[in-house]
Amino acid sequence: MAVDEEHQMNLAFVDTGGEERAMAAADLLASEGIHVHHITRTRDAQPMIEKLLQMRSPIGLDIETTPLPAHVGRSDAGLDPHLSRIRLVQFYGGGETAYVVDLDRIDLDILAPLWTQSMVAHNAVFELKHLLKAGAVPKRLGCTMLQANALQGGLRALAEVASGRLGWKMSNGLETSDWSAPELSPEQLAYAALDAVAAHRLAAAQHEELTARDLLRTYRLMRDAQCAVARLELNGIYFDVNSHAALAEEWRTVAGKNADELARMMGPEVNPTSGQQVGGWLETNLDPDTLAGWPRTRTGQLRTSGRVIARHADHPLVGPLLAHREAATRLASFGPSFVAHVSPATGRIHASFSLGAAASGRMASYKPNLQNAPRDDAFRALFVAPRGRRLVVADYTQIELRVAALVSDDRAMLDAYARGADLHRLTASAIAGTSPEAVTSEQRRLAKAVNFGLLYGQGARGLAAYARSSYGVSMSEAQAGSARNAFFSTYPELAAWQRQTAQRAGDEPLVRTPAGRIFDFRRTSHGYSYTEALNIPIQGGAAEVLMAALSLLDEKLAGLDAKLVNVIHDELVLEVAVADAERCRAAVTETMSAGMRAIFPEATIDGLVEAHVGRSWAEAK
DNA sequence: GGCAGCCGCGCG
DNA sequence: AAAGCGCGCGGCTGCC
Repeated sequence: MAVDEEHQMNLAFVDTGGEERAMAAADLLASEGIHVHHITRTRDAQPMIEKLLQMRSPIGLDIETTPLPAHVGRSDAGLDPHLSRIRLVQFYGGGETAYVVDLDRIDLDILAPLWTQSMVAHNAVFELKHLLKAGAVPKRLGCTMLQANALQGGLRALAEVASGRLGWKMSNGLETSDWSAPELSPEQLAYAALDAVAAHRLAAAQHEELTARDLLRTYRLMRDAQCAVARLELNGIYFDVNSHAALAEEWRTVAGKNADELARMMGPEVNPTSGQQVGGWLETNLDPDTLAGWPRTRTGQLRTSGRVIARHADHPLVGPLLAHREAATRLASFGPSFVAHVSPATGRIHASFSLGAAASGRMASYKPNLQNAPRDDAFRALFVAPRGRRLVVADYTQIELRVAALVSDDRAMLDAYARGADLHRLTASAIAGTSPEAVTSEQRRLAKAVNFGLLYGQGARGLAAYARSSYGVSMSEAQAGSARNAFFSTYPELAAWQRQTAQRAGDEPLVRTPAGRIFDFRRTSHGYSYTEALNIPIQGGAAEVLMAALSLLDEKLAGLDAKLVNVIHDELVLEVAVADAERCRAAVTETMSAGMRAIFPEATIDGLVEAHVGRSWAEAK
């Protein structure tokens, strides 16, 4: 569909090919022997419904939307169910007729009998959102974009997938045409119908390959999470705009003050937000000895990251530079541009969440990204529950370490979780050679770095650097090496799994996640990577656990006044009526545990999920 | 003015 | 032999 297509282009990794070679939709339909039936009278809808109810294969579905009058000028309004309405609903279930239902003339409710039928759309979360908003509840909706994602990675536009699999050269020239026009042109109707036909055809072809390559489970995990994602995006998250303005003003003040200070020290011509210019200034003003050891970027300029700069705490430039950097970053990423995402229709932030966005199968969030909100309480407190409501924040504890324990079947790790022991403490005691009880908090902090780093193939040098920069723990390379040895002799099955995974991925250049997602190194620009081979199955397994939980969420929340408002990889945030808060906390905990068990039936559930109730994201953490 | 690559940085 | 991973998004820069 039109607006939908535009949306996908933001996500598509590869362009869809030359427009000049595209075929008109009507010609493509004609060559397939399909004609378009434009349904404009209720008495014509009934026979259509009866025909479609007889279809055995999934019905291809698509919609066209148009901005509501109040939001016509707003770009992308047609993508947003709160700012637009559905004009057309297209169906194709096989045979010679594709149906285009005109909602200017037909009530959507008339289509109600269809929504129990198996259907498929491309980027179906889009259709789902609009239909749910309009009061229709499709019960069995598949997605050809997610099928393609399971098969080949990426989130590709319909035209690209259809080009690759059907050899169709679909045009997207009408995507921006006026879908509110009283009389739609035959070209518009053909264009609209074609996407439903393409979805229908693609679904069958891709289903076959998913089965052949044992990827059905991977696809179905995403498919079954679609409903939760659609509701998550529709719900949006409440955001305290007034307090945000005050916080942004503080950032502005700090950034300005430090910019002045820097101008005095470096000269007003040096832009402190330009790495090139700051690097150039350092190059001419630092002594040669300091410069000799200073790290450089790939392009040869001095590295000016906070990490590197912070090493020279004695230099007068460092304080103002870091302070400016922090305030300026906050302001740029989480200031006016962030609050601009508050919807004029709902007063809430409706970010987008893409299933299958990361190579591991993790979700990603954008416009805005709600998965990288600063952890400052001052910022997270802006995500506050409206009056009479609370937030429930629930997260998996150490999910990736648990997944690593399960996929490698590591005795010591699994025993630790079964006993409810603290794995960071256990690692710390192994490194320090003391009893777990004797571990200091400093040693435990270091062990955390060791656990996460070594899990993904970090070497001694990397570990030493990581411990210093991220945990403030100073460690020589030799010490890092012995920490490594202690780690792997404590967790020998994990070590064996790493060797085995690396070796197998060397032989056949792919790895698979616990639920079967394939990551093929031949599809990357860089080819085989040891660290990726170790990371993808673990990160992917954790993502699969979360998706399994999402697919169960709706039914577990039944009867509660609760809604999902954010998902951050291993954490769910829900907004709930005060009276239901405790029940919601219990339901979410149970749902997330069930998600874990869906992927790892043998997993220990004790201590797996932590959930808190509070007035804001900061308070409920 | 739009676009892509680079760097830096926020999160898990 | 050695190798932490995954994202989105901002500003700067060079290019068209």
